[in-house]
Amino acid sequence: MPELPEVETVARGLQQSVAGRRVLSVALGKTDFIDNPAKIAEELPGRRIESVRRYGKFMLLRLSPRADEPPEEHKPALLVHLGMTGSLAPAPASAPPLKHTHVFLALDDGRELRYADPRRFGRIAYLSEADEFQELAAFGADPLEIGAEDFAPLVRAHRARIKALLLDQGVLRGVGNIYADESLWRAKIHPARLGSSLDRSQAKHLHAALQDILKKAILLRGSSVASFLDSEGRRGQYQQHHRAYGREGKACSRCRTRIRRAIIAGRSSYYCPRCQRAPRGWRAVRGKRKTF
DNA sequence: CTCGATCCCTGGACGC
DNA sequence: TGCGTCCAGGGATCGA
Repeated sequence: MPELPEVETVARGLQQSVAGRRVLSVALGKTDFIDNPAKIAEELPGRRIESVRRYGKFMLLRLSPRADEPPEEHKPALLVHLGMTGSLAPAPASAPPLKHTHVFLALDDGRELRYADPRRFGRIAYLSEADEFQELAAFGADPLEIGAEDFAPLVRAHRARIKALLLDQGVLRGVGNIYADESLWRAKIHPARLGSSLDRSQAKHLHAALQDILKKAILLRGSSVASFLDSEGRRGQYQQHHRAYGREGKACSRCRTRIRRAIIAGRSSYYCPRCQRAPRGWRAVRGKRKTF
């Protein structure tokens, strides 16, 4: 499940492997996850992919102006969200595509940039500069860029559960379920705590934990749970460092208490019931399934 | 403002 | 071997 570190890994890989290439043609399969498929097919051919950058859990492929457009004014972008199961990677045009490949961008070097997504929870959109400005404005701070001095007041300003805040892309862009749980475990904060209930020191700890964990995960090319592979088809390694996520019933590596799972903010949340003290009055709605 | 519920979608795990 | 069911969860949406 691609979150910030996984998307960063893919974006860096594509920056190396496809930046500078020109798109020759577009072929589409199922398009129900594409904003305006006809526009993609019409606008992309002839444009060069100038760069590939991450924005939250999105990738932005910066596109060159076409020959008939004024060079300075027109810098559109292809927005790509991998959803839960998306992958974006180049392949030789002759290679058999993965199942569920729905977008083929023929490149000027004989390869294709292909988007595959079995569940089609992803999203692809062609954005003019104005569209892009509007789209991106809806998102919160990048968790790696925000400083502790801004992070603490930000989370303390909301009454929502801290887990919900971390997952809210309008507050912070790029954090998903895995890294939210891992950060909360590291900072010893229960996921059901309200943001406004954290004191400055706890908020500061959470900020440090979040940044450390995201940076380490990027170094290890993300977490491969389910089927995440980067743009070179490699698995990430950070899943080997998970302390909470996916570890229901296993010993907390700090205190040996069994990690618990509960549904918080609508998501499976893993935490240590001893290290991460539940807020007063909170009663775990235990996740069903497997007693383990 | 914040919440939970529901939907989207397919593959994989699991129980029988 | 197969079949049904549950579950994964990012995001949109809707009603409470």
